Amino acid sequence: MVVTRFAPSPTGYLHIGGLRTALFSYLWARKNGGKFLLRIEDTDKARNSQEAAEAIVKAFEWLGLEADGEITYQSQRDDIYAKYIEQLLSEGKAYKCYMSKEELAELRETQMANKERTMYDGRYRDFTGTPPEGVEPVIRIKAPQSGEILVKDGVKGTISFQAEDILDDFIIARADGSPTYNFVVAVDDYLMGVNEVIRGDDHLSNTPKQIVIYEALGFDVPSFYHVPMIHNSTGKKLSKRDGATDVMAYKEMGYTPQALLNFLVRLGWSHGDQEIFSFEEMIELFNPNDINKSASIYNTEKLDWLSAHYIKNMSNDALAELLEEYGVILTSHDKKEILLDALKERAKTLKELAELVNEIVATPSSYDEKAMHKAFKEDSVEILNAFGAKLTKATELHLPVEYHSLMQELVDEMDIGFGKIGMPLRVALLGKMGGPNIDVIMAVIGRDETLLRIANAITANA
RNA sequence: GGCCCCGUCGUCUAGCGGUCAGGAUCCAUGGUUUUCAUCCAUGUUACAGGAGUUCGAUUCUCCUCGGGGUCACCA
Repeated sequence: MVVTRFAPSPTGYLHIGGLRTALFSYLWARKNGGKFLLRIEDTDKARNSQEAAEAIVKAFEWLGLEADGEITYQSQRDDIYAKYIEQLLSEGKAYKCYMSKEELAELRETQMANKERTMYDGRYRDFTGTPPEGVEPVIRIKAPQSGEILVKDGVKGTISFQAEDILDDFIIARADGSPTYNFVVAVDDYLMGVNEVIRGDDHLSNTPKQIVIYEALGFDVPSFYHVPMIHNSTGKKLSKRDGATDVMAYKEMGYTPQALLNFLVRLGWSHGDQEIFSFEEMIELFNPNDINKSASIYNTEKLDWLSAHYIKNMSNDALAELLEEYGVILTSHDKKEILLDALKERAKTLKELAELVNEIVATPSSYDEKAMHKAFKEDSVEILNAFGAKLTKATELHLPVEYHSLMQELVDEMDIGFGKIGMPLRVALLGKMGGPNIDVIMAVIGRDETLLRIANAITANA
């Protein structure tokens, strides 16, 4: 069984990068009928917050990514870690180091002065004497001092590290007894049954250390997939300005989970030339072996296109329901179908769609000067009045076609071009140029409102 | 700086020794449209550089350059 996990540290909200690795992990587990686990890495009491952990769970809910089983909180597992530390100690695979922080800093400085690699010198590795007074020891693991450590990675291939290049006897438990990151990751992944680790490639250089721990503990080493980073437009790490915003901000901006997920799944992963993936297709087709090796740049052009695509292809009922989040209540509007059919092709986001709806539903309070100037010619008022008269007399006025034929009648009778009535009428109705077909607008707002807007525009023009 | 990873259109990517280097997005132009948008069509733009290996390299190897990651009693 494939067991994957997402293991954020709750120091902030969930951002796009984290979400993507979570999505990959989720997809891979689901595809294999396995499990997708969530673990909150909250061992750093100073920097973590409960709110952040809750925010992450909330974001998952919005996106429809559901984790299996209970959420694991590392902060509640101290005794478990202590047990394994103890085990390594008694097996002689780890030892207490009484070097003080000051001594460590000093060592580091001399190494730097000599242009040597900064590393612990192993002075307590085989220490048997009397420990110095007043120093709470840290626990260090006996790491291999030579040899090759192989990381078999499903996206990068096999990577070889030389122990002497990268390893020293690193700390697995601090002076206060709390375990460090690399240690708890290995222990938890093993205990949770995680056998396929999908994570950012910023963890690649941690992996040899974790392998050392797995092996010391006698645990099976999981498979690794290190997915490349997402960079901003300058090729640097994502910052709040570019992509590292809270995932929930995308909801506010009017993106649907579907669009966001489709966007992210194609960032670093591909399945031939396919661009559009339903959630089901993602699950069916995703394979971490197809993840790209190189970093990608965060750019929302595709997101916008995807978002527009999904909005265009969504049912009006579904749209009306989603629109409520953005303050537009259309669910029982009798012209909902006509309105949304006309509008959903011109919105990139739900938020935009909501604005578009409001623009039509609300009586214009002002008129774009340029549009007014361009649309209103000397005969416009006369034409508008004539149209108003037709409107008043008409018996059946419900559908756009009915309004349209009224306009057609008018231009035929007055022997004028369509633009003669279309332009000023459009400005009267919306206060500006652009927007959906005039007949659609009139059908949606109805005869009385149309008459009102025509009268308003004539007054404003005078 | 040490170690590690990466390098195909502006961007997301396909490619897995022989392709006019494909798709998408963006942009531009044209068409459809009473406007705008949609939609359709067309077009511009890429294998970082240099050595090898090979009959033949975008593809394999090495070097250079460039970018990134990581080197904590953070995660």
